[in-house]
Amino acid sequence: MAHLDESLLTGLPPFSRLSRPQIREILDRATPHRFEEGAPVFHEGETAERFFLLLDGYIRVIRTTAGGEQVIALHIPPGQLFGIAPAIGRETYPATAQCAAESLALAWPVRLWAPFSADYEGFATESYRTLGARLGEFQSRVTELATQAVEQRVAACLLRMVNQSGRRVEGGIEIAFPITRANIADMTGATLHTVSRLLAAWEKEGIVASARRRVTVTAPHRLVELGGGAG
Amino acid sequence: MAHLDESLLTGLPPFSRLSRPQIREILDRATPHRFEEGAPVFHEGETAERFFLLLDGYIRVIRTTAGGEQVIALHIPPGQLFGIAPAIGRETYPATAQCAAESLALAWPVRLWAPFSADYEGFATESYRTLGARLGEFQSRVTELATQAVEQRVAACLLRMVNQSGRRVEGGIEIAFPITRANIADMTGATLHTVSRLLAAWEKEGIVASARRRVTVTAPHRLVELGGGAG
DNA sequence: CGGGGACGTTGCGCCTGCGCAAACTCCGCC
DNA sequence: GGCGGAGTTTGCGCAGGCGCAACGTCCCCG
Repeated sequence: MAHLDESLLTGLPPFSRLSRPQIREILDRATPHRFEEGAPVFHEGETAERFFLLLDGYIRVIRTTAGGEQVIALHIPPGQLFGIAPAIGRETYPATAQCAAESLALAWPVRLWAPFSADYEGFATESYRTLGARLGEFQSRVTELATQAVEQRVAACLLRMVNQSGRRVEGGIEIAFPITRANIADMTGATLHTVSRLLAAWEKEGIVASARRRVTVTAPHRLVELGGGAG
Repeated sequence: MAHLDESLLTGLPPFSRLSRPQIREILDRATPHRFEEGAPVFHEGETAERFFLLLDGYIRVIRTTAGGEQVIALHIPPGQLFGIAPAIGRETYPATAQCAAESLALAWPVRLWAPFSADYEGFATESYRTLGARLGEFQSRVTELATQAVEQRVAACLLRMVNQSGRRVEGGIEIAFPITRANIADMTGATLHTVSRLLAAWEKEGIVASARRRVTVTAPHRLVELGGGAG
């Protein structure tokens, strides 16, 4: 197995207060995994055997309804823990995780969660902070879905992704992972047709620029005006 | 100040593994509060100075949008902690808490959160389990709001409240706190008009029975059939 | 016991955005 | 270089449910 370099974890919030030897210990117990775009990491309802840290790439967290429709719950950017069922006293994963782009993650068996929390200063605190942020995001999305029109929801959705996973490029900020109209529809509870029309209209107005599976926001403030109260 | 009886906390999940003297310690540091129906406990954005345990009554957790509309995020039944911003590393409350019925709560200063977690076995675990349950509920609601029609959402909403806060009465299960059509509308992202029409129709079919601010579900299975995949 | 306010009901018209269908474009692979 | 599939665009028609408004009813409080 490859020897993992300590610099991988240094500076990441859950590990930022740890000493080098502590990070070494943690890395020595980790199993690295590489996933292709579209590959599932785990499925909703499965027994949670591992928790993960995303080193590179993007994870899409998905829930599937009884009717077969799917909803994208959130996207996880590099540096965050995911699949942290043990943190909330669950024994199964509450949703499906799938790679939005080719990804690299470290995995640990769930039984290490308790010792990690106990032994490593800041690990638990930061994990719960992440959890809190996700809770807040869901709350915002519930609010949006309940009160706002489709156009505003799509605007808010783009803003959220740009804020969380934006990459500066010339002419604007690009969402750093491949994303289709259908994906945006799954996030906002709209149809891909409506999303397509909205993006086309915004492109005409110079607010966004989009290519196949790529979206760049060129005038974020315009989206904010449209009612997208950032996430 | 009234002397609080230890039986108040015995058996509640966060305290179930504690000894009598430990419960005594915890109670001695608590401040009891009584709230009228409709009274606010804290407001969104306020600095979180206390966390609470609801002994009796019901709390409505509300978010208000920029446009002045409000959305009911969740209802908290007796026995649960709330206002637990410190648990997720927040310094302000993420939403407003208001009493859905006359309520009785204990409060502790947030600085006690860390020592409680460290000193009292099971306190942290159970709190995070509660948090996990709420996260899961939000996730379900996002899914519902994104994929289901108004009728199904209202059905799911009623089922959820009946499951979490139902009280057996003759002829069915009653939601244990006062609830108006407008409240249900705020939870489901519908208008009170639509909710009123739906309830009237269901009442004709014998699925629910409703009076002023009271809703009783008489045929839960019919609601499930309507597409309310319980929460 | 009477008044006022909160809560609930109902009707009607309109608009947003979904459903469906068909065609187009681009990318990757053979 | 050609083929196939994924992703995207566009048009058209329809309907669910919102917006508005007015009325009805019950409860609480003085």
